[in-house]
This record gives sequence, structure tokens and C-alpha cells, in this order.
Amino acid sequence: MILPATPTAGGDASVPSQSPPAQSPGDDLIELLFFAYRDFVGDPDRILAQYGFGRAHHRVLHFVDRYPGLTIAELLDILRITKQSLNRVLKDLIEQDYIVQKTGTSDRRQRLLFCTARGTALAGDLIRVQTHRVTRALAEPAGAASEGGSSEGGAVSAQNFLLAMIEPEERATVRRLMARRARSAV
Amino acid sequence: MILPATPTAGGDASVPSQSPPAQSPGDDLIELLFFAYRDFVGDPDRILAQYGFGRAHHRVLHFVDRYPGLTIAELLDILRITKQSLNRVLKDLIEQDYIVQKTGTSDRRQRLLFCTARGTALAGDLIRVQTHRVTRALAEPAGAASEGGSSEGGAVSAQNFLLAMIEPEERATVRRLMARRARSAV
DNA sequence: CGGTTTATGTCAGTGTTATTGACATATTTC
DNA sequence: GAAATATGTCAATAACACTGACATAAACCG
Repeated sequence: MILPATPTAGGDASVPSQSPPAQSPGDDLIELLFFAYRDFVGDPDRILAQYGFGRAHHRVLHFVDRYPGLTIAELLDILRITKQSLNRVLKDLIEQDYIVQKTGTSDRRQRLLFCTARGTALAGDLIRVQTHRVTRALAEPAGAASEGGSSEGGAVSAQNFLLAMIEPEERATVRRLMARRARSAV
Repeated sequence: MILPATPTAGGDASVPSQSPPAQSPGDDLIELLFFAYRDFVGDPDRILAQYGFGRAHHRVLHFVDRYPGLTIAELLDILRITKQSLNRVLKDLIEQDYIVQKTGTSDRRQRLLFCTARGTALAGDLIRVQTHRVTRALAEPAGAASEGGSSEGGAVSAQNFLLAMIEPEERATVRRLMARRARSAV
């Protein structure tokens, strides 16, 4: 099966769909997750750029820092990328002395990964800005964000958390956008 | 300022750092956000691949579907990408009749974006799989994931939510990984 | 011991998503 | 009419990912 199968109503008309999309309780969370993640990775990105590294380097550095002795296979399973993709960034990090490899003791085929002091320092800087954002989000007074949200179970706190993860100056914009949808969906 | 400035302790030794990284209350959330987002975008990716579209197409389609009449400028502000990047994917979506442009009425420089029936259908399929994951995560019995987590404020539910967002079969692996850190940090 | 599997590394080619910088057009605003 | 705004487009580049194929070393197993 390669193409559509058009599950819903594969319209072919080049006509603007008039019906507004159906609403579902988790819909806000979907968008909030996008915005939260966008800003969440934005902080480290700025630091990484100063080192000539990217997001891929960050992920490798982070997990090796948090879980010293990680093997290549474990890392591949965590990141869900191919060996070739991993090797490209891992090579950078090893050549520039952020990470070292040590041959496994019980299984000498394995390469156990460790951060050097330099690697730990950078990983620390990166996790610091992210921890700051998360900690602030957790400390935010509940409801400082959602206002008139429908309270159902854990939905509210998950929603609050994600909204609080968004860059403060951007929250108004996001809230305004999402309000726009709520209005038109009446 | 282009290079390091080595804020913490720019080690130069190619020696594995022995000290395990310091712990912080939000650290688990940082990793959970990574895993949750990884699986969250994995669902739509599989569908999009059948249409020859990527994640960028998804984001454009989603926001145009949810907010009919969005302008280019608004979309650029939401997605935080450049005009050129947007145009590439937008062109695909327009050429294949998923989105149409209409000249703005009040300001005729603007191009208002709308989904066609076909666009709405695909957007619906995509949001459906994501809503399913979110809804399931919200319905999950609180604590079905965290087990012995430190309860402090909204931390627990945010943590539960993110863990519940992870693909069920992968949760054990994630939990095992994170337990590994908890152990070594004693 | 010898064959198979596992863990890792690497070469070559490709595709998607993003970037920068420069420039063009239409329209609105002052 | 000049300046600012909204959008479109050309060209070059980079980051990050993929596939497929192949190579090496070590472990495992009969």
C-alpha cells in the first residue's frame, strides 16, 4: 500500500473547505506540544551554534553525559537514527575531545561512550538552560496560562505545563492564536 | 563572541569524567519530552511518507487546517522558518490541491491560506492519530507510569503525561534507562 | 576448531529541511 | 510620490537524515 486509500473524504475539488475542523479534547495539547518543543530546543540551539554543533550533537552529548558507558547500539535505539547518522556527529564530538570511547571489558566488541571533562561541562551548560525552563514551568502558578480551560483530569496540568514551557513573550501570541480557533469552532 | 568562552570548567583532558552529572528535579522531564515528542511525530510521519510529504508539510497543513485564512507572515511566525523554506513545502501542497491561496480582502497584498477538502481530509487523518495518542495518555491511570516518583506539585502529572505519550512497548526501555541513572546518582 | 552472529565502522549516493543573501513585484501607507 | 509592507524567487550552502553495500573484530555455539 503506497498511496492514499483516502480514508475520510478524498476531495478533489480545488475549493476551500468551508467546514471548520472538528474539535477534540486533546487538540490543544497537540499544538502546545509543538510550541513547547520548539522553544525547548531553542535554548540549547543558541549555545550549540557557538560551538559549531547542532541538535544531533546535543542529543548524543546529553545521553552520553547522563548515562556514562552507553554503547553505540543503545544510543542508536534511543535516538532512532542510523549508524551512519550517529557516526557523523559522534566523530565530531570525539575528535574535539567531548567524548571518548573505551573498549568494553566483558564484551570487547562494544565501544563504551564517556564524556570528557570538557564534554560534561558543555552538557552541563545545555541541561542548565533546559532545566531552567522546565523548573520555571513547574513553578508557574497553576492556571496562569489556561484561563478558561475545560478541567478534566490530568488535562489541565499537562496543558499548563506545556503552555508554561513556551517562551513567556510568545505565550500571548499562542493564546491569541488558539483563542481564534475556539471562537470559529462555536 | 563566536567560540566557547568556556563557562563552567572547560576541561582539556581526554579523560573520562568520573563524576556523574548533577541531578535536578526537571531532568527527567527533559528526557521524557524528547521521547514523547519522538513518538508523537512518529505516527504522522508514517502516514505522510505514503503521500511523499514530510514533517514540514505536516506543520503547514495542520496550522492552515486549524486556522483557515492564515497569512504567510503568521505562518512564518508560528513555524519559525524562513520564507524560502515555507515556500518550498507550501508550493507542493498548493500544486497538489491540498491548500489554496486567496487574495486578502482588506489588504490585497496578503495571501490567505485555506485547506481544500482534500487538505482537510489529510489533516484530519494526521490529527486523528495524534489525538489518539494524546487522549490515551490523558486517560492513562495516573501513576501507571512513574511508579516511585517524587510528588511535587504539577510535576507528577506532567511526568505521567509525557511518559504516557511514549509508545507503550517502548516505555519499559525508557523506564529502565532512566532507572539506570537514578541508581548511579546515589 | 570453524561457522555464524553480533557490534561496530565506513564508503558512496541521495533526499528533506533548513539556512543566507540578493533581488523583484504588488500594494498599502504616509 | 516615497517608503514601508507582504509576498515571491533565484542561487548557494549546510545539517541531518536515509539506503545499500561492504569490512573488521570479537563472541558464541555446535
